[in-house]
Amino acid sequence: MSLRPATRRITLTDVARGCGVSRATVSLVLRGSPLVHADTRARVEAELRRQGYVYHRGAANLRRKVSNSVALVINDLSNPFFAEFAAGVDEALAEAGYVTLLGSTGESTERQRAVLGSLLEHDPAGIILSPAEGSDGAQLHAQVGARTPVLVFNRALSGESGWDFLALDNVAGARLATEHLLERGHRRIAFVGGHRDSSSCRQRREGYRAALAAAGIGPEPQWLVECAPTRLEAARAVGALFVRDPAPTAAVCYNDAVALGVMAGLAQRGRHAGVDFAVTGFDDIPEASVSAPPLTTIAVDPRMRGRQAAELVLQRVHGPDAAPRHTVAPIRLQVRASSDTALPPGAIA
Amino acid sequence: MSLRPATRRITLTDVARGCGVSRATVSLVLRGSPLVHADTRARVEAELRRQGYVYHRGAANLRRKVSNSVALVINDLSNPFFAEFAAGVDEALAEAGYVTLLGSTGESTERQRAVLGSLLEHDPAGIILSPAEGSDGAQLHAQVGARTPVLVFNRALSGESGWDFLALDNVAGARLATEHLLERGHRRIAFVGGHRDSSSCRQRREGYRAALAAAGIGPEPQWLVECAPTRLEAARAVGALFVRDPAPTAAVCYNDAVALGVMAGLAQRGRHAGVDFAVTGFDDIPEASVSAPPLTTIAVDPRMRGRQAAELVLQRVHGPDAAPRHTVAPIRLQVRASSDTALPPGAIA
DNA sequence: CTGAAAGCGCTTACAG
DNA sequence: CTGAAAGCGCTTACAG
Repeated sequence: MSLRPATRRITLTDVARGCGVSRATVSLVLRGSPLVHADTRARVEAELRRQGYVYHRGAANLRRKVSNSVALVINDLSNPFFAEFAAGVDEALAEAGYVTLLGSTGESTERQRAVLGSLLEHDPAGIILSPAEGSDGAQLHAQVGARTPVLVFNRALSGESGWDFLALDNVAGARLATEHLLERGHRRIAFVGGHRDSSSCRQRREGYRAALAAAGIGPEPQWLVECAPTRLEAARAVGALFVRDPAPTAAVCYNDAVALGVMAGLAQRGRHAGVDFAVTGFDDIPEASVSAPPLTTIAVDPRMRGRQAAELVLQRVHGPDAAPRHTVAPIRLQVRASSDTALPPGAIA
Repeated sequence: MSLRPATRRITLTDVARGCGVSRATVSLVLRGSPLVHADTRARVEAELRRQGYVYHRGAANLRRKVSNSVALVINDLSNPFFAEFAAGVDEALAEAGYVTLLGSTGESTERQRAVLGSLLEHDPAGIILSPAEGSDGAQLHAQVGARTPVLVFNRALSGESGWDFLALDNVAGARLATEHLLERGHRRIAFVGGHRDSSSCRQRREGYRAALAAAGIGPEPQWLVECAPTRLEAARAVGALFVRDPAPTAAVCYNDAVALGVMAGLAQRGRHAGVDFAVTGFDDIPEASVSAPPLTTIAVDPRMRGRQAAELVLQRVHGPDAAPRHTVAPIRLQVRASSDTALPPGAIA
């Protein structure tokens, strides 16, 4: 807690006294009321500047029983995807006159609980929650209560929370990526990365399977490779693709980190994405456009998702109560060199 | 502003009434005072839980004239370096019982002004400011005033602000990188990237010159290549290194983005970093460890810098007034393959 | 058009 | 050990 009373804060009372009006009048000037005479207004405004008055929004909010903050709880700020998302949220909230209370949880449900508790004490008008892995919807709902609207982003909560949800279209994204590889002539396509029990992994696998099924292909068990969604784990997992002949000629990856790891793992085996193996990612992180080779991926535009999340939660803040809404954000395929293949047609089929 | 009064907020008064004590007693229980009888405490705590009471820290802070928030103003949250920094700040602030008010400026001094104004109204105990390019120290100081301690991070403000400053050790970093190349046998070493008038570029060039000077080398003018600190511009600038014979055999780059661009530019000319040319970067962005080849660079550990920034600003918040402090964060050389060279000794000397 | 008064949710001397 | 009262900085009916 701040001590440092050093120099006393300038308040409405100081300003009122300084130009011989009541606090009420100064307050009306601050809030731009048309009730105040132009001359009075000018005098007050001069005095506000002269004394260097700073509005105390906390006090005003307390009196008015409103809040102009929104809590943003992020599972992994060091992931560029969520950092961009946070930037978009903050941008849109600022435009709407709200301030962002940040909390990062580092994927720990314990820290999430602590962070939420602390942020709730600051009376946020709403909460944007990108949940830590393994978050329990019922527990979170009990903690937050019914007074504060929550928008869940990206990851479905286990159990029921009754909150709005902004999801990426995981199914459509993985389907697009798989269809793209099928169009390039690939028939043996792996799906690499993610944890089977995470909702986003399940959905992406579902899109992958759907695209294969539409092409009359049933995936071989060894085409489904599970691993943590990190570069390092993915690079290690590449070996699993080549244990049996015929091996896959392409891989749909859970996300860009996995795809980059897969490309590195391929290189260690003398293979090259975009040349003798095709790879796609998911997210379109900044790095995807400049990797070697550049990565074909599913672009989700995290900054726009952030803006969208801000708008959705503010609608709830201002709007009427209604049934929870499930919004699916658009995605698009970004084609780059990693899915090029220079194999002779025979080699692929 | 939030409307949505829906369900009334539970206050101290409700809890006090609910268990037949005064508000003062409930307040004492909340703050863990030893004055309250154990039985009373138990009764009050049960009632707090029963009613689902949520502490209103804003009201408490108003009354106590303290603040438990710190404003974090970031120039570019979509840069992983700053995102990591923000994560570190938030982590350390949360541990210290503070909440982070986030503002991102997107490198716009106008937005920075607006963002700061809005955050100041929330009475932050301190401010951590990673300034937008071209920020004017005097203007910022006038806006913030003397009541709120500010820690400036990463980029010196033009003019004088009288604020604490946490800087990366640019001079030492560039010196380390240059010495590393000298040890590898290189004598003709370029410095690529950055704008001459930016303070960080000046400092990095200074470290580069110092290392060369200590080895008895005066850099040729054409070894100093200026360009925007982006991958694309750096790739374009590579040609300038080879206009005259003998050309440099190595380059110290302004940052990792430049270094990655230089490596791409070299590849376009049939040269290869780590094989027939040595390259170093600065920052150790996540990509540096997985580029082809992996990049030798100066690691600055942005998350630790964030923690450090949080500690510095909290010291100011709690501590006595004192002269502004200039802290230089440690850096370290991270050696990877991009600075390997397989040239025969003759080719280098 | 302006001012006196009450009150937002909390804390903290001060009595008892 | 507990309660009544004042006050943090603001806003908003309500009189005038």
